Amino acid sequence: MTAKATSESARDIPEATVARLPVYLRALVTLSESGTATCSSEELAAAAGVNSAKLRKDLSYLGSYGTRGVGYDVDYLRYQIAREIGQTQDWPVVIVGIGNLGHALANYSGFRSRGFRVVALLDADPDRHHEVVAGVDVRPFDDLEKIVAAQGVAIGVIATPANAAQDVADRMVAAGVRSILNFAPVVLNVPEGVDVRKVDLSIELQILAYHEQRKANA
Amino acid sequence: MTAKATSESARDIPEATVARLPVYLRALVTLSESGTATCSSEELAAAAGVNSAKLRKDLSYLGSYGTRGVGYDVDYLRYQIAREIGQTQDWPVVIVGIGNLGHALANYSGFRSRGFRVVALLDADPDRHHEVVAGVDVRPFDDLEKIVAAQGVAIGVIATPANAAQDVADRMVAAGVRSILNFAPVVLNVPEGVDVRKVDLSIELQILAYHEQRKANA
DNA sequence: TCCAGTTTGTTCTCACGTTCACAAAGTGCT
DNA sequence: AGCACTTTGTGAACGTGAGAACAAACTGGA
Ligand SMILES: NC(=O)c1ccc[n+]([C@@H]2O[C@H](COP(=O)([O-])OP(=O)(O)OC[C@H]3O[C@@H](n4cnc5c(N)ncnc54)[C@H](O)[C@@H]3O)[C@@H](O)[C@H]2O)c1
Ligand SMILES: NC(=O)c1ccc[n+]([C@@H]2O[C@H](COP(=O)([O-])OP(=O)(O)OC[C@H]3O[C@@H](n4cnc5c(N)ncnc54)[C@H](O)[C@@H]3O)[C@@H](O)[C@H]2O)c1
Repeated sequence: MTAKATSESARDIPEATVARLPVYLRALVTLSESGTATCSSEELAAAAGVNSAKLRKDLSYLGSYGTRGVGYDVDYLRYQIAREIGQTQDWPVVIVGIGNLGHALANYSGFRSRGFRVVALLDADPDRHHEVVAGVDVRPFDDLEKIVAAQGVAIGVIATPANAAQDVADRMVAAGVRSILNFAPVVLNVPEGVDVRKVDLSIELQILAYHEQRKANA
Repeated sequence: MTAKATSESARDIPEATVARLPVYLRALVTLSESGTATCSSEELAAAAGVNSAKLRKDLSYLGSYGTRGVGYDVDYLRYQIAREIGQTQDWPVVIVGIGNLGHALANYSGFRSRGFRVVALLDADPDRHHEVVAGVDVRPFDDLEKIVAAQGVAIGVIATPANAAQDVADRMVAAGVRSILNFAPVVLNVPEGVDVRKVDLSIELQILAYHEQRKANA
């Protein structure tokens, strides 16, 4: 009975596990590229920087894709994880705010290789329009609704200054964007059903500094 | 008995709380700048995007800085949090890998305003040397040890390609860096006592995509 | 077929983090 | 002073996640 897991996967995977699946996937890609056909949970866990028991438990949420006494087939597991996290499909993405950070993001090839396609770069500053970054030209922010509708964009990235971020988020949500990655250092308010993840580089440094101070005072 | 909390704070604050303190601090800065002298846990929690009970419990790890029936003095609490997370001192930082992302980071003013000072920009590519970014000139990577020793650098940022990141980390650790913020999509191995935090933008998008896929299949 | 060896999938326990709910401690009006 | 009201700080209940440990399931050789 193998034809079960196809669209039946109604199990909900713990958040902590979801956050690690991309790490496992990356480790599997590396193993696959280096010609490894099979690996044990121990090996994969080492490559991913986690405990092997945790790895096995995480994978068990997806199904039973290993073979006892043998390990995991690298390419098979890689495909299963990719499918589970939606990397078998193509996700159109818009980036708003093409300043320092927006440029770096637009130029980043790692998004493309993981199933994300930057379909538009938007900025409110007319001076930036018609500049071409990584083959995509920068367009007025007001084109947002049109582009989201035309391309079926579900994911938006905000790289504007903090004071513009909430407005941009509101416009994105109104246009139909349902997931937002926010780089601006503000707390965004969005309606139920819209996911926001924030990346805050200052906070990361501040956490390091806290521990650093601890070490110094010890 | 107020003269207790000064250097006696041997309580260890939960990781989850440490990660939220910078958010509270930012909310307090905003409140302070808008002229608010006092705020309740409810108001501050709303500004920080968390539950008020969680906020109060978090703050209680620092000490008892509120007044029942009144709330918190904005500037006083702001100072206490700043002190606790080490933002009253200046942290010299080196950034290695001055490509797309490294440029953005070097230009980011938010680090400076939170107590971090970029003292060096290092890159292995000679073509980048002597370029000046945000007033700091790009130097050869081999200057690392000299700079770390001279400036007492404890925090390093890695923005090199993935295949160089482990080498850079090893050199940093050998030079005396004890905290690393890593943007390269690899798992770094470092000795005991060295802190690593990773920021992985692809993973953030992949997590959003997972949930997006879930919404679509519901 | 049987057995020794290997590795998965899962159960159980413990630690950590979140939220509720409320006593304790303040304010200000009468 | 007394009382009604506000808001903090925390104990206790609950939920989620991590890791140890082991039975179940497979391999390969005798
Ligand atoms: N640069 C970094 O490394 C870095 C690090 C951490 C956080 N951030 C945060 O990321 C955000 C962007 O940083 P940056 O350094 O790229 O800033 P930036 O000023 O270089 O770029 C911001 C861009 O957003 C555009 N913009 C402003 N208002 C807009 C609006 N309403 N709609 C559309 N576009 C708008 C501006 O025209 C500009 O091009 C900021 O919130 C910053 O705090 C940046
Ligand atoms: N650009 C982005 O938005 C983005 C997003 C997510 C992750 N990342 C990651 O951040 C890292 C940097 O990305 P980027 O786009 O800036 O790449 P990039 O190629 O533009 O820049 C990398 C820089 O590192 C330098 N370098 C290479 N090897 C080095 C070494 N051994 N020592 C010192 N310097 C060295 C190169 O000369 C180059 O200047 C990559 O690992 C990338 O995967 C980037």
